[in-house]
Amino acid sequence: MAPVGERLTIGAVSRRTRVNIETIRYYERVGVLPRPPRSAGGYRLYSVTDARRLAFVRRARELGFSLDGVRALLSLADRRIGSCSRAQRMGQAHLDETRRKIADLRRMESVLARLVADCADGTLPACPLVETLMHQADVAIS
Amino acid sequence: MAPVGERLTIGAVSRRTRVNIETIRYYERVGVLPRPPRSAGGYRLYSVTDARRLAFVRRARELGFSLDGVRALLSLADRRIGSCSRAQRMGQAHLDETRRKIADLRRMESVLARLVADCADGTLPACPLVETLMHQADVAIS
DNA sequence: CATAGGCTCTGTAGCGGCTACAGGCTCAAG
DNA sequence: CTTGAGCCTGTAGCCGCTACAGAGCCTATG
Repeated sequence: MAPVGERLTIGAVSRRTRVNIETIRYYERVGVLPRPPRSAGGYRLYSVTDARRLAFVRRARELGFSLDGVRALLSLADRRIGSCSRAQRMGQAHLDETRRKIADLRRMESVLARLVADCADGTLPACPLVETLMHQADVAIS
Repeated sequence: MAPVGERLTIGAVSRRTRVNIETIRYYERVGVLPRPPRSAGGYRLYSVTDARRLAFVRRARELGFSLDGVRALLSLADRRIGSCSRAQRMGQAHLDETRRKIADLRRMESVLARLVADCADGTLPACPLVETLMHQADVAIS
């Protein structure tokens, strides 16, 4: 059985969560993680709960939430009551944003694919990619 | 007929290209655009060619090329000889990168969509979005 | 007990790609 | 000549890290 109140150094937390040590300290600086207690020599000492919180942050970041979004989600997770509909709204907004990004990238993709294919064709007098960028009207987003 | 050697202020170029004035000056600072000649009072005076170059930059940026990529494309466009296969390689690499980003975003999208839908369901005891972030194994990219 | 060397500490600066000032100068219209 | 729009430089900020430098801590070995 694990000892009660197990304390982890920042390196141990980093290995557990696969979050860079520098990033962990950065999260503390910008208020995403609380300041942990310190050893006599000044080392940060994390609890397993802290490590879980960091894993939460990592997963939210992997889903593309901004650090502001992560902060908001964390505070919802803390005062758990009534949090679900708010979390849902945040998730939906982020989902919409993600879909917009996908749509933008797809427009870029199709233009690029055409240009590259035209280049590969090799029968045109000038480079289609360069020519398009030189002379064509707006080509993608906005 | 337009006068030979027409000179445009930075504001005129900005309106033509829909590139922010500050951004134009930034591009000059980082070597994406050449330093234009100046009026007696120190105003930048651009040629129509300069404006076209800037439009080129804008379109390449809209396609997602980095400023380094833009610099490379510009130099290919300048010494036009033999540029096409190089431009094509750059375009292909960027296309690959764009497709990777799309794939990443799609993974995020599907996870998010599921979480949000579970929230909307409303029959689960705890908030599925929060619970997933709290406890689940890795969820998306990397 | 000393030392090596791995870990951690703080603070600062850099990345990309802008954007936003402040505080001053120029230029064209009336 | 005055007004006011436009332009100038230089600096600092945004996000989310990442990468140092130069110091101190902690433990395993000889």
